[in-house]
Amino acid sequence: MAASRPARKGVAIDATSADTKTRILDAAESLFMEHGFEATSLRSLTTAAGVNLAAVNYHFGTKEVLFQAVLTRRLDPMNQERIKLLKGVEREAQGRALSCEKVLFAMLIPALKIARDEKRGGKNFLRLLGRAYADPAPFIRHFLSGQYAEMIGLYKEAFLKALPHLSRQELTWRLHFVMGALSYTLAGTDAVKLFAQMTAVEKYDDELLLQRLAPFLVAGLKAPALADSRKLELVSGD
Amino acid sequence: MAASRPARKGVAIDATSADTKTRILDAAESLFMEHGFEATSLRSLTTAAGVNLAAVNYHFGTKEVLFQAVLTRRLDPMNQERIKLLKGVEREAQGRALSCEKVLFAMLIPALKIARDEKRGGKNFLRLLGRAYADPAPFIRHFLSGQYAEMIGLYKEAFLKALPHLSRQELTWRLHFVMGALSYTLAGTDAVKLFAQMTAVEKYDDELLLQRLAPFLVAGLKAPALADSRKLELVSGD
DNA sequence: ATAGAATTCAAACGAGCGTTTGAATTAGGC
DNA sequence: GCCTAATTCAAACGCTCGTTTGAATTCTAT
Repeated sequence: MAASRPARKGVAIDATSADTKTRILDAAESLFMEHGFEATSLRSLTTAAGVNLAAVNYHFGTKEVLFQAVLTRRLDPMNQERIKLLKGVEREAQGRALSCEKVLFAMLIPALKIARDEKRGGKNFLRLLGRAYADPAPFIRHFLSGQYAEMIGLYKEAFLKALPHLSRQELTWRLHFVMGALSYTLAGTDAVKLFAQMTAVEKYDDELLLQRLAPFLVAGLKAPALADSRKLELVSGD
Repeated sequence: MAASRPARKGVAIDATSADTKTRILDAAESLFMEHGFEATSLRSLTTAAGVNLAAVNYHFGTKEVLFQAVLTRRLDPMNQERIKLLKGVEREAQGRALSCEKVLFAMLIPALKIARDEKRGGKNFLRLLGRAYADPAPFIRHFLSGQYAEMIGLYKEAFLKALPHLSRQELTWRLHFVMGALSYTLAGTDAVKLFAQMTAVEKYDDELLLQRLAPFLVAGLKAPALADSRKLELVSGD
């Protein structure tokens, strides 16, 4: 069991090791995104980062902790900004009902800002995040739940007020769909060509992407609730 | 290099080995779903299936081929049924414009039927499929592209006619969002509690799930197209 | 300058992986 | 009943994995 984050005597913070740690985090962000968690070996990772193999265990303890650190570095500020933005919009409305668009945009804007800012991970990080959403590993799922709990709670309340025709249960499902479309879309790389010719026609552009996604999601959220008595007849015969 | 699918003399087809192959496929479907491709070892898989370790390589050649076989077994019939259903709806319309709902339901119904039918993989398979959509492994992405090419092409044309206000490009994006919400939702297990209290309130029910998803997707698909000249102002300042 | 802590490094550890092998076993056509 | 091909099996191969170790090195406070 190595000391997982040894602190210097009394110095600022990690003058020399900061470089090593950052190099590891950067390489990890890129490789985890490209190959996933299991398929990325610490040997290829440390080679790409230009550090010694043992550096990961020295600075982070285990590979799993490293993965969480990669996510935390970007995700925590992003979710904090989402919360701040939502509170700003709510203050601005002064009790009046918020529009669904306003709430949704408060959620999307921090993601968009990250996509634009290479220094904060850029598209790479968002794609990694999209992958993480769908990863079956329990430690990833637990971690994400924790990271999102506060933000999701606040947004659920806000959407509930903006979409009074939806029950709490209906809204929960719709937010699930929203996160699905968002994460799947963010996870897409140029290699994803299930729907061909797209990448040929227009360059992959995360800003344009979110601008196309937003109207789709707003319309979906605003759709009338499914009345329990009049269920959709999906299957005629069996 | 083992013979990857040796045929008996002239006998029906794989009288004895069919059992072994099926047991492997069933165990693989369940384990790949639960842990993902990389994290599932052939040793745990063959133990769960009650067959010898070497049986996978004997019957399938490699682990990757086994994974593809797991998907093909269910996916190929499902997509064939989707195509059949779409053609039926189109014949029924006799040239009249199809509604967006009709096209979407033709796409969802075969998935719903599988979810209901444990003998065809049931919910397990759909969740595995949802995971596979988000897997970064190139051999999985290539395989899925191939499996979906024909079906996606036909549905894109159908949606294009049902949604004349959308350009081909816009539609491509929206189908992307649809697949995202669908696969993410299908991949969800009870362990997924990003949005808590859901599983507590209502039992996980794939039929109800698709009935909630459909209105959301229909509304999203029907949403007005984004006019290029009047882009959404997502970010005010930077 | 020096003591002591923090960090880097090369090397190794034990475990688990996918796959291969060759003998033992089973089943079907004659 | 025998021959042959298909299948099962236990064992091993070679490799890569995440992690640990202990010595060498670098840095910093005194």
